[in-house]
Order: sequence, then C-alpha cells, then structure tokens
Amino acid sequence: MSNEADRYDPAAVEQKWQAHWAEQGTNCFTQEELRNAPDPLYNLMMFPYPSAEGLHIGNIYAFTGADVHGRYWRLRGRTVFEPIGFDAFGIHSENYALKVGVNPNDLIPRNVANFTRQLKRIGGMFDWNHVVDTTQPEYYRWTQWVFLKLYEGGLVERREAPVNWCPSCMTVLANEQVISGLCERCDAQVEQRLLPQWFFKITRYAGRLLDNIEQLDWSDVTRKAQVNWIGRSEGAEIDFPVQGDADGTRIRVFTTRPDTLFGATYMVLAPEHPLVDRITTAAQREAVAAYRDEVARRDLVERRKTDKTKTGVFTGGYCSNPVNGEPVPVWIADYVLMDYGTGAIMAVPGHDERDFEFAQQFGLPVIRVIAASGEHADTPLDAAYDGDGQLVNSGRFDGLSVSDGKRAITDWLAAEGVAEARVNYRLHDWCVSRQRYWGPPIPIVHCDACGAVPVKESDLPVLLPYLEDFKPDDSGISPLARARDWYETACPECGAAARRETDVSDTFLDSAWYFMRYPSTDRDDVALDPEITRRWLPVDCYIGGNEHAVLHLLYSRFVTMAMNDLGIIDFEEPFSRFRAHGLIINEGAKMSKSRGNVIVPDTIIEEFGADTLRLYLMFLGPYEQGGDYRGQGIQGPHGFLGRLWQAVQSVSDEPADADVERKLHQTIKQVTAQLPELQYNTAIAAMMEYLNVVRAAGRTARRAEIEPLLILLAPFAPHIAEELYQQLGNDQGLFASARWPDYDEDKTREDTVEVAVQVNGKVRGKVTVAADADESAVVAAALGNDNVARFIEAKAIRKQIYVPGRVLNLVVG
RNA sequence: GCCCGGGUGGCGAAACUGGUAGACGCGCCAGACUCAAAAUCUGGUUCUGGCAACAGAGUGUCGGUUCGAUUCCGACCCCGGGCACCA
Repeated sequence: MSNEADRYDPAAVEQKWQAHWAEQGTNCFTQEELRNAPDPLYNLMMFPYPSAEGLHIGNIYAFTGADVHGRYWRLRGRTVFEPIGFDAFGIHSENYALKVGVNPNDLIPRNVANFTRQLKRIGGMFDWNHVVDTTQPEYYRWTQWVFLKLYEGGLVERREAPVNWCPSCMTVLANEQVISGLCERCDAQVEQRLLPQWFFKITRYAGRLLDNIEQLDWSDVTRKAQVNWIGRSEGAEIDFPVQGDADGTRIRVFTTRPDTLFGATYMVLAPEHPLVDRITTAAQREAVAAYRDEVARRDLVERRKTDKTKTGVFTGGYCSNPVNGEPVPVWIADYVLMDYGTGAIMAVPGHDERDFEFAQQFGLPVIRVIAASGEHADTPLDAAYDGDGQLVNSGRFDGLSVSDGKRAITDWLAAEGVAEARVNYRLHDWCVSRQRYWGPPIPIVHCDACGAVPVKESDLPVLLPYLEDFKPDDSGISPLARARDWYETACPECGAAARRETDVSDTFLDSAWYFMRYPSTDRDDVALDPEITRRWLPVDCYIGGNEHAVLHLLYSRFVTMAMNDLGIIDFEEPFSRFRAHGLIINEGAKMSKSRGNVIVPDTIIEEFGADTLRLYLMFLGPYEQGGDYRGQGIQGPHGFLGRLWQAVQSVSDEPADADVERKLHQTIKQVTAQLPELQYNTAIAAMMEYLNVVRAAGRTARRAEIEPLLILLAPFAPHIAEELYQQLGNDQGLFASARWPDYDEDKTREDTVEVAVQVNGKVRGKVTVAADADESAVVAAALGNDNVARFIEAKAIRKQIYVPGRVLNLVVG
C-alpha cells in the first residue's frame, strides 16, 4: 500500500514542474523561433488590469479556460504562442492610486509584480519573454505611433463637442462609460460639457464593421451585441422647404418611414439645430431661447430618459410637406438628438410612439396613413400604430404596402430632387481624449503659427513625466499642463515656442492593438515585425469576458481595419475566433468586495494546488456559461487527482484489459471532440468516468490504460500530468515529447447494446442484444420479457418502431 | 419597451440529428478500516407507494404536433445580462 512518500503533494509537484518549464523555456520563444514556427497557433486571452487586490478567481477562470485550449493544441502538434500582459493605464489605476495616496508610477509596478507571481503559480503556458505592459514607454511609444498613423490617414480629428463629464472623476467619459446616467466607475451623475476633443472616425467604418460580423467565428451573443451597437437603419433624408423663406432654405430630416410622409403633421428640430434661429418667429423667440437654455443646462443623460414626459416649444415657423404642400409647424424638443441623423425629424404621431406622445401633450393633429387589415382610412387611432398594413390618406400611394410605399415615395421624391435614400448608424465617433494623468500623452504639439502638429515619429515616445501631484481638477485641463518643462516645447514644424497636448489617450486605445505587439516585443525599432506579424496574426483564438463584447472588441476591429487600409498590416479582422466565457458566482451569489464573498485563489492553491483549482473551475459548468463556485465541490476534482496518483503508484505492466480499452477509446474520442469546442465540464466528467472503470472493484491499473489518460488530462492539470508521466518512466517531459492519443473507431464499439422496450410509448422493460441484432431479433427478445408481455397481454401489435440500438416501441390496442 | 442567455433531483450539472431523463461531481444515508476521529474504501441516493418485483408522477406554466418531446410549434410566468427618446 501507499506510504507517506507516495502521497500526492501538489505544492512540491507544481514547484518542480514550473521550475522545469522555466529552465527549459518550454513555453517561451526567441525571435528566431517566432519567425520560423511551424503550424503556428496564436492563443490569446484578454490581458488583466493589475489591481491592487491581485488576481480574481474570475481572471483565473478566464485564463485557465484559454490555457486549456492552448495546451490542447500544443499536444496536437501546433506551435502555440500564448502571451500575457497588463492593461495598467487608465482611470481604474489612477483612481485607486489617488485613493491610497500612492503615485501610480510606484504603485503599478508593484501590482504587476504581484500579478506576475500569481500568474506563474496557476501554471499557464505563458511566454514570459513577450510580455506587454501598456504603461512602459517601450509599449506606449508604439501606441502613440498608432495614433500618428491614424492621424496621417485622416482618421483623427479634433473638434469641440458636448461630452459626458463626470464631476467626481473630473474627466470626460465615453458614451459607453455612462451607465444609465451615471459614471460607470463612481456612480456620480454625469453632466454635459463642451470641450475640444480628439476623435477617431470609427463611424466611417460602420458599414464594414457591421458587414464583416457575419463571417466571424465568434460567440453568437457577442456578434449580436456588436450588431446592436452599430445600429444600422435604412431610410431616407427628405427636404422640407421653409415657408416664407426668401433664400429657399430647406430643413432636412431623416426618417425610416418615408411611407408615412402624408401623416407628418409637425416637425421637430433638436434644440441645438443650427436652423432654429432662422426659423423662429419674433413672437416665439423668447420662449425658444428659454427652452434652449434649459436643455443646455441638463446633462446628456437626463435627456435620454424615456419615462420623462415630452417637452418642447413651437418656433412659430412652418415648412411645407413636400408631398402635398401642406403647412407643417416646426417645434423644437429635446427628444430629438442633434448627433443622430440630421438632428431633425418629421413627426408622424399616428405611427410613432414618441411623436404620438408629443402630439397628445401639445394637442397636435394625428392622421392615420397606415391601415392594418380590418381597418380603413377613418378608423380612429388611440395609440401609435407601427405595424404592417396598407397606405391610406396618402393620395395616389393609397393601397401600397408599407415596404412598397417606402420605396415608391422615396423614388418619387428623389426624382424631384428633394430626397435621397440613406443609411444611418447609431455608432458614434470614438472620443479618445482623457483629461487625466495616467495614460499615454497624445503625441501632438500646439503651435500658434502651425496649429496642431503631430510629433515626429523619431521623437517618440512622448514620455509621461513623473508628476508628484497628478490629481485632476475641474478646469477640464489635464494635470499634465502643470509639468512646465514638459508642457512647453518647440513646434516640430517651425521650431517656435509651442505647447504639448495635455490630454492622454483612452485606455481602450492601449488594448485595441496590444495583441499585435506581443509577438514583436523583441523589436524596439518597429512596432510590428513584418515577418512575424504575417506568420502569427490574426489571432486564431481569443477568449475573454463578454463585458468587452462591444467596446474593446469593436475598437480593436476598427484599429485593425484602419491599419490594414494604411498598408501596415495585411488583415482586416483581428480575431478569427472569439469565445466569451461565463461568469463565476459564489454559492449562487455574485462576488463583490462589498459583499465580502470574494474567493481568494492563493489560499485555495495552498490547500489543494493549482491543478485541482484549474480542474474544478473547468468542471463547474459549461465554460461559456460560467458556474457556481461552491467550497465543498472542490473535493470532487481533488479526490479524482488523488485516486489517479494512487493508481499510478501501483501500476502494472500487463496489457490493457479489453473492456477498459474500449472505454479508453470512447473517452479519447469524446475528449478530443469536446476540448476544441470548450466543452470542458463534460470532457472532465468523461475522464472521471474512465478512471472509475480503470479502478473498478479495486483492480490494479495498467500502464497502457493510464498513460493516455495523463495526456488527456494534461491541459487541465499540467503539473501532475507531467509528474505522473515521468513516474511511468518517460524522461522527456510530457509537453516536450508526448503527442495526443489517437482513438480507433472500431475499438469504441460495444458488442452488446441495451434496448429500451416501450409499450405505447412507456418503457416496460430492457433487453440486451448483440450490437448488430436485426429488428426481428430485438422484437423476439422484447416479447420474451415478462413485464413487456404483461402489458401487451393478448392485444395486437398495431405498429412497431425500432431505433437501432436504442429503443423499440410497440403500439398495441 | 427592445435584444440576448437561462429555468431539469437537496445542490453544481448531463442528455447525439425527436428515442431508456438525471451521466459526472457535491451533499446526504449505510457499511468497512480505526480505541475514536479525520482521511480512505464499498454500496445506496428524483419524488410518492411497496419488503420487493413493480406501479404512478416528474425537465418553469398552459396548450399543440408525434408511436415517442428536456429537445419541435403557439401563448405565458420567473431569473440573469445588455441596449434604451437613434426618428
């Protein structure tokens, strides 16, 4: 039996093999190796933000799932590049630094060191020679370079824009960082401010970003989130002439419902619309000015609340409806947004819910122009109807369907020169300016003579100066303006005294291209080594949380597409395959610091070892759906590894038993099919089942039965797999020399099968027959079953259905 | 409101293209080993009835299609996530 020396000691095993892999450079590549790697597979996971708390169990879940995937393909013979890094710039880090009163320049390296220590303990096959830390000049130098390239490509623009301003963080937020009116980070109410900002023109790519989604091998949820975010809508822009305007001014609206044009009983402009002054009559001037002031004071978010009752003011002016010349009163209201479409709408209260509500509020007329079946032109409307039907009250277009009406009216107006078909997207340009300290300085110099001038590529990086006082204030100017020596510089163009741009760029820019940099980190003279980039990119498989389904993935796609267009790279989609992992919860409850139920990985690793933790996390539930971490549950995988260890201690050299061998081949088949699909929980169950068979009734495991199992298990529990593989007499190292076991289809087949026998659809007995038994033999066996016979009695069999090897249903009556 | 994802034993979960519901694991119960406990091992474990053989019920609810439905169709309820005045 076993003695103390034979006992499974995870700490010892894990230390031994981690040291071994590090010494051998098992998972690391040289530049030369990256250039020549055969059959490369780029296995990427979302790099973490190195918080002060250290690795979260959710990080470990994410990384382990990705690592299992990488290790699997490695054992299948691929050259797998699996890098890791740190997304360490940004408001997260800066706010934390402010809170604890430590400069981020000192704080972040400590966090990175701690993360590195923890990451090494979980046994991922990371290439520690190719780490990216976004806060290091060796990296952000090239982030600035990416900015300059997009700038040269005409994709960057500085413009004054109303922005979301968080009064607590004292910074501009992207729309995406405003969650139902509040700052996503501190929950403060967000306000509207007007500031000059740097924008990336992502909207230019809206169509392509949308169209490509179809061909991506991505999680369905993620693709849908992107589609919704881009928000394509098809319609028309239509000009409405302003009545009594000597210059023939027209107001252009965007609508997705040109078919309802005859029902447009008023128009609404966004309060900021440039034509408001022109159209407003003297009598209404005061009321309009007051309303515009009121709206301007409110933040962008409050304006977007739907439950709020509609407000607005009549301008006193009128336009003509281009289809019939009818006068249409022009209003302004804050439910129309300046930054979508043309900032003006034709209001059709009969068939648009919001317009209906507004019309009710202000007593404006409602006209029916669509009739559903059973309705006619005079059927009263007590709510907006936005369904299908036929056009009514629409002159010569009466009787057309909604879709035909759209086309017919658009075509006619287009021929008249007053409309054109048009597609709009909800996607906005990406504001990359941040009036903060902890980020890469935007590489621009402002010169009184030359304007905004890009820094010369050869002068990169624009180093982030060490600032003792990095706290932002509410001036809207970055703390960097206080670093005089840094701020005052010479114009790259004319050499005159000039000032540096003091905004830093959004963290999302750091993460929008980090995956391109990983394989090229050996080069400090270029951002991307062309040969290596061609070999390794795009990323073969990317795994991460679905909280980044929209922003990070969309920005990465945009930057990739732009760099492709600029001739820097030769692919336009960064991630061929993307899978979103689920969330880990704790005993049915979400984990959070405030609840005090956060699972600390270090203590679990100390008690059970990284292999057990990895195996347990992957066993909890379907990887793409997440799982419920229950403290007791870890005993399952823990016991499994212990039994495997014991089985190896007393392994025999006899050949594999035939029944066990069949089970082995079935197991190899299942695990091989499930690992690339990330179906980890069921693959692990299959291995457990197999070990139960190997050890059944106290039998001694045989070497030929165990060795293949070690390889199947190695992606999940790499340390113990290596150790036991070595104990079986292999001295080359499992990951260095083993290859994934093959299965033989013939050997997976059973000789006999159990067939369920149903009578009128209910199982009444089971019969065991030869696997190749024909239907008549199965029926004969079934009729020989006492219980089946009891239910058939003397009744005639009217019908029999036989599903080979599964079920026989006898219908009697 | 709209768009996703999900409701299966005491618990986490399985179930191929419509074919034996509950694999695997936790927990629990019983037994072995032990002075005892832990660890380990063996057996049992959907619910109800029955000593058992077996019978009845059962995959959120109601209805439908089918020889047969967790799986397909229709209506609805609940939980989780995302978007939200985008014309």
